[in-house]
Amino acid sequence: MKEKLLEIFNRLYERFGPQHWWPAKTRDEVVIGAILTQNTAWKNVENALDNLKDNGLLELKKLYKMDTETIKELIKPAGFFNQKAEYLKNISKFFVENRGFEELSKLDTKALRQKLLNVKGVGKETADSILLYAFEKPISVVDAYTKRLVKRHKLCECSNYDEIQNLFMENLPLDEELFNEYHALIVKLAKEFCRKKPICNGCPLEGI
DNA sequence: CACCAGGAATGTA
DNA sequence: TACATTCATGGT
Repeated sequence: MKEKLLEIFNRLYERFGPQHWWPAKTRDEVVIGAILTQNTAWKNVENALDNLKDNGLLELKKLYKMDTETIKELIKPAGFFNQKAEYLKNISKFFVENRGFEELSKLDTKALRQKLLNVKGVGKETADSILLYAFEKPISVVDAYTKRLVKRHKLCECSNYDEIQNLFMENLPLDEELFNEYHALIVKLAKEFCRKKPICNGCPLEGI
């Protein structure tokens, strides 16, 4: 299995090259984007992020102080704006009350993950995305594409989040850069190929 | 027109 | 524990 997961990674990396995720300048932007992209096309998230940036709100501290109604209007392009505005308030409050990234980085990954999960609006995938791309912790992010990949290539019988995450983390070196690229490459693969059919013309994973 | 996109919370059995 | 429903905009 170790060889299999590495072969998949190598093929994706050879085809697409490094993805340099997360597509954001600041860690605040990673966190905000992680909330906004929940079940939403990234293009729509970009529009919402631009709106926030134009109003100087692409910072957790600023969002913490801004009224929810204003946030709703600005993030509308990302959909689910009623709940996402509330979630952004929750996560920004969390970072302000915990003195930001520096202090939170002192916690071990497991404890930090649990604290993130306690924030209403942060589920497992969002928490792990923040841990990997904002805190640079070596952790596997499992999204719908990852589940589909595992199922199609029969990497294991499982379908729930924890089992698939363990599959990757127990069979790969715990390297932050590896998990960073692996998740980004799976998303890249999904966008380029295999959205509807298991086998697509030119798919880099043919034969695996 | 239907369907989906870098999910999570809530309710039901 | 395992599903079903709800949330909402914008592209295909």
